[in-house]
Amino acid sequence: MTIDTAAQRKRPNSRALHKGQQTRAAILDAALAQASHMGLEGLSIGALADVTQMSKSGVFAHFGSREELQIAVIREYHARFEEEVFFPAVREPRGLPRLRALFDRWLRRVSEELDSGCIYISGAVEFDDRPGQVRDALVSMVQAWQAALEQAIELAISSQHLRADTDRLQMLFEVHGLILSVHHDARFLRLPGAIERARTGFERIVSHYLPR
Amino acid sequence: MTIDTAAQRKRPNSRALHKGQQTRAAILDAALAQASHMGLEGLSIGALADVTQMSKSGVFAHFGSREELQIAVIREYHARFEEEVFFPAVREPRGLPRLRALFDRWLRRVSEELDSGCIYISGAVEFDDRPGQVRDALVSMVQAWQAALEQAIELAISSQHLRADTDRLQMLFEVHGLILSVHHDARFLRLPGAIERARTGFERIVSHYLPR
DNA sequence: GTCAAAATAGCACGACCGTTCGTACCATTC
DNA sequence: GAATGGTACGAACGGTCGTGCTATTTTGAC
Repeated sequence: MTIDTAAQRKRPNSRALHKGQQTRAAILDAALAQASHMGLEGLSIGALADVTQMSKSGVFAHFGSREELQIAVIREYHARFEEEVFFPAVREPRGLPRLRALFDRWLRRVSEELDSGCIYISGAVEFDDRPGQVRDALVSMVQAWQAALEQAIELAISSQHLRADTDRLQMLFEVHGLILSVHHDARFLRLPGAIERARTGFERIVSHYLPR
Repeated sequence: MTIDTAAQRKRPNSRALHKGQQTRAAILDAALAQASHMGLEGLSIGALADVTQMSKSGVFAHFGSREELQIAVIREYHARFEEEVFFPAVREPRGLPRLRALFDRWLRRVSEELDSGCIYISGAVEFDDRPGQVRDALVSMVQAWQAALEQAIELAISSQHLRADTDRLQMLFEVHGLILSVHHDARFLRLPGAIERARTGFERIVSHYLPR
């Protein structure tokens, strides 16, 4: 993980945020909200201009192209995901506590923020068949997150919280399935109790890999 | 399950398929292919006209609106899903064999047909936030499928293939997660071995609910 | 072969899309 | 006060979209 988006935006010696970067951030904020509802393909510069009370060309100038805007949104989402899920969780002691924290925050992010669907999940479906830079950016972000999870599992194994013969990728696969299932049931079907089911499933998976 | 799409297309006493219904079927076929690639929102009457070598208005006339076209596609997908997944599986003996067959065919459908992504899954993401008739149709189809699965689990319980205290919805939730995870890993990340992992996960879930 | 009905084409519309371009405003610096 | 560079605007372009009309062609029953 850890990328360069939000930090070191431009000149290092310009202390305050220049005007342009302020509005860029505001646009990005609105874009993130829009993409959460309509998907990355639903991003529209015109609609963004309405929300931010700017002209279309004013919005456009900040990104240079729609594709760049989409990529900027992905990067921004990644930064926030790190901030809300990854960084707080890695402060937990390594091993099972950290793994639990990662899952718990991930679960919250996907389910509780009703107004904001997960861009990783919607993006994965939108761009599974559509090559291009947007897809590439999306893939690399998701891979980074999965690698982080895999490493957390690895640490839980080496800390002897999980069995030595634990299949890390298999465990990751199943846990990821729980998250996707929550997203599906809670957001699409509007079924209650999805979060609770995900927690139950997680505990069942963990218990399967617990040392004997 | 079981709906009215393909059967009883129009007048009951007109034996052969009229010309219009033939071309309607051809359009629907192309539409299904297009929706599998680009999603239901990616359906475009113009593009459909190109593929079928018709005029836009010619295509349009068969459905009356884009929304109706999308709904027709959903119904057609449902019919095929029934044909390829549900009906063959219910010929298996009730209980675990039937449940296994359902999962197996479902898994194949989602993963092996590389050219044709699952419209239920992509549709769920596209329309989780977008109210309307398309969403309603999609929800009711998915609910029908989930109800069928739930009933298969129920039968496995009453056949004493699974424990009496098996939480049907919990099992369904977890199994569904495996399918979604396959769709994600195989189609989006292009990871190998996803199908195998889904099978492994399924066996573990089943074994958890096996009678002692 | 005739004829009504069904099926399809042709054309135009208004709306929205991303994008380009010239220009005006407004700090800051010289 | 003049010059400069970042920022945003407004108008317009070419394109695609779904949709509504009106012809024209094709079909199928008699």
